[in-house]
Amino acid sequence: MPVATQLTDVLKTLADPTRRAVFERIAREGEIAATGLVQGSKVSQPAVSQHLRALRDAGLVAERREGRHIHYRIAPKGLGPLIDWLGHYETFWTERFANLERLLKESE
Amino acid sequence: MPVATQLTDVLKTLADPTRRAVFERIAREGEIAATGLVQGSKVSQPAVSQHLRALRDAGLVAERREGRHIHYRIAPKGLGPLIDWLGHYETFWTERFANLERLLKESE
DNA sequence: CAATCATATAAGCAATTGCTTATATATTTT
DNA sequence: AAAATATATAAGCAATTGCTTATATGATTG
Repeated sequence: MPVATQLTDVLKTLADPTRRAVFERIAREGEIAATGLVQGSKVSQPAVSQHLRALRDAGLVAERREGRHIHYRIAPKGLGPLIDWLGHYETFWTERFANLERLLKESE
Repeated sequence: MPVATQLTDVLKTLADPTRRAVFERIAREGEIAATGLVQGSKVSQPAVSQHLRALRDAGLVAERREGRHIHYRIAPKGLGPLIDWLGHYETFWTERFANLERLLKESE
């Protein structure tokens, strides 16, 4: 998949506040099953399921099946295209701005 | 405006490939008038104008009028909400990942 | 196997988006 | 002031999005 397409997918996926809230909650919890995410959510179970699919398709979360539960966790590499892209604009910020692109590669 | 709303606006604005291409072109050129952006664009003048409005509303570009031309340039601070938000996930990458949030504030 | 629990998919719908063509508003030039 | 140039706005439209309810699939339990 082209890099620009991946970036578009990541941006589109995170742009929706409800979906981003799901992502943030997974990040806070470390690992959480879909059921847990539905509880305390403003939207229905299918809506959460659809958001999880979008997050997975964008490479932003990974899942681990345990019996009938599916536990979700953040997939840090999914943010890669975004970090890379922002890296192109780091000079707009400051010379002391870390080279995100390099750090990303080192952390693999 | 709430922080989450600003972030949503920035993400939504950058998520569209055509609009992001406009942003990237402005960044490459340093400063460029709307006319210049329309030339070599796949979309019409009104479409470019609408994208420029969206970018301005999101705080991602600034403009400078010179006669009947309006010159656009990147507004680095517009990326702030995105940098801040990503900063919350830096620990997912590496401890050596720079503290983007702090650097952002220092660069003001 | 039947009932239950967890998650996913289908279908439909209102709202939003990004584009187009047509037209309006500035600003400059002649 | 009239014509030309640069940009913005209006209106309309097809495509996409995010949600809902209803139903299907998967996995466990009794």
